[in-house]
Amino acid sequence: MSTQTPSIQTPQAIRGTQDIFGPDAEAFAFVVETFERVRKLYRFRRVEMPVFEKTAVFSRSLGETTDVVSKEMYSFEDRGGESLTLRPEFTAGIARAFITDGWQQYAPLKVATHGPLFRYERPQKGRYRQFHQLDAEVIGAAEPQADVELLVMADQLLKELGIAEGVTLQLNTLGDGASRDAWRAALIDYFRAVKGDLSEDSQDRLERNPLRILDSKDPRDKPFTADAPRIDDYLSDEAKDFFAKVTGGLDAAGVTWTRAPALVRGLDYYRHTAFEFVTDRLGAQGTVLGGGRYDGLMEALGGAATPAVGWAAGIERLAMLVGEKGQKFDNPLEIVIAVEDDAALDYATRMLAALRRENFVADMIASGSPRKRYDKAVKLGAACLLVVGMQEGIPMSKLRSTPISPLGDRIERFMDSWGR
RNA sequence: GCGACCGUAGCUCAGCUGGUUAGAGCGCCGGUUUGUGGUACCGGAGGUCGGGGGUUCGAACCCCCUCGGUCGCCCCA
Repeated sequence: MSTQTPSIQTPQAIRGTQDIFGPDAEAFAFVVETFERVRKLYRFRRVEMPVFEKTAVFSRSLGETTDVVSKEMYSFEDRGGESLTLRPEFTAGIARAFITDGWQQYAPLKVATHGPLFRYERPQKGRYRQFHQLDAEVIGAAEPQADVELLVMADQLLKELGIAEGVTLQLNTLGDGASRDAWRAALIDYFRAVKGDLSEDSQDRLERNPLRILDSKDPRDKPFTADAPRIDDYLSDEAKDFFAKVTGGLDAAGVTWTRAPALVRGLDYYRHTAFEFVTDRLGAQGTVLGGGRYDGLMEALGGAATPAVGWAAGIERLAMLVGEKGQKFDNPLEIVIAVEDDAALDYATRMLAALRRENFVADMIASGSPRKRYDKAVKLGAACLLVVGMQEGIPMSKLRSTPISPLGDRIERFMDSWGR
């Protein structure tokens, strides 16, 4: 079988990339197809975005100090000396397009897309360097109804994928800019007082990203996180009202949710609503879909202030949950032709083409030892087996098994028109 | 970036305290049988034991480095 040239060594795949095949590939396709179907129900318009952008698109919108920008981006110079970056997320590029392509005229604009993203991270379960996401955004809508619509769509997507069980919607609000800043300051004061007793990670977070201390997994931090200042005490009346309308809308639409006061977003541009659909079935990578409102992003990119909400979902993680359900995606072989004599090959080829033109899922076995072709054909597990051979110098086909209708009827009709 | 475990045939794995030419099942290829819903038997191809270096009379096995995988931490979908 393998006659490799010893002097040439095959390059290996890049770490953290995947060659998706078989049931995994089918589950992946199922996730994308379901997303496409649901997105149309909600009238989200499909967009295709470039895989790379000028580096500034991401560094300005995500924040220079975030881990994603400072150490996880695939950035490089092109031949003109321009710094480019493979997209680590969708939102920044879509925001850029909204500004540079005049999409303001369509506001409020509902868009959806999906495709590969790149992050230089250590691969682990459900995390890759080239990974794939579904993405949905509503741009130019300040109303909480936009948040609600996005969440209801996400909820329906998970249900139609058949994986909603065991997945919970965790919901929080970060308040408006002023609320968020006040809360953040209070958290810093509170944790600074006990800094020495916090984990090393959290001591570090205190300066960089104090909100993150709240969902620290380190047991040393737990005693302090419980009594930490809560966002609710810092929300403006407007922010409270906004959040109440979001939760009210979810209740009206029949979407169950859980308040998660410690849920924060990693990226700087988030305001108000933050949410994650979380499962306990994927180990450490439990977030299956996440997002929130990012009213501050457009200005960070030099555009007019524009409210927006969005979410993204990891296709690999969704596909893993789908795969766990044991769903079968292979399209079953309806008819297989076993060619037991090479003299009848053209006859069989003509027949196979005719079958496929009649929309049969068909295949043919015509290689290897003629005597073993029948067994090979049987092993393919087709509903129907057709043996082709020579009889007195004339190619002949014999139907070896006829399945029950309606497939059997279709095959019978085909055989009659073929002339048996 | 940090930590733990793991890399033997296409796949799943065995290989004793380091000891001749590294094995099995499945799969693949061929032959015989059977002559019709996955038969049985026989034979065959296929392995730089992830890669490199070291220790040793001798390394798949011990040590170091490296590449990859898996699962955590960080971060994040």
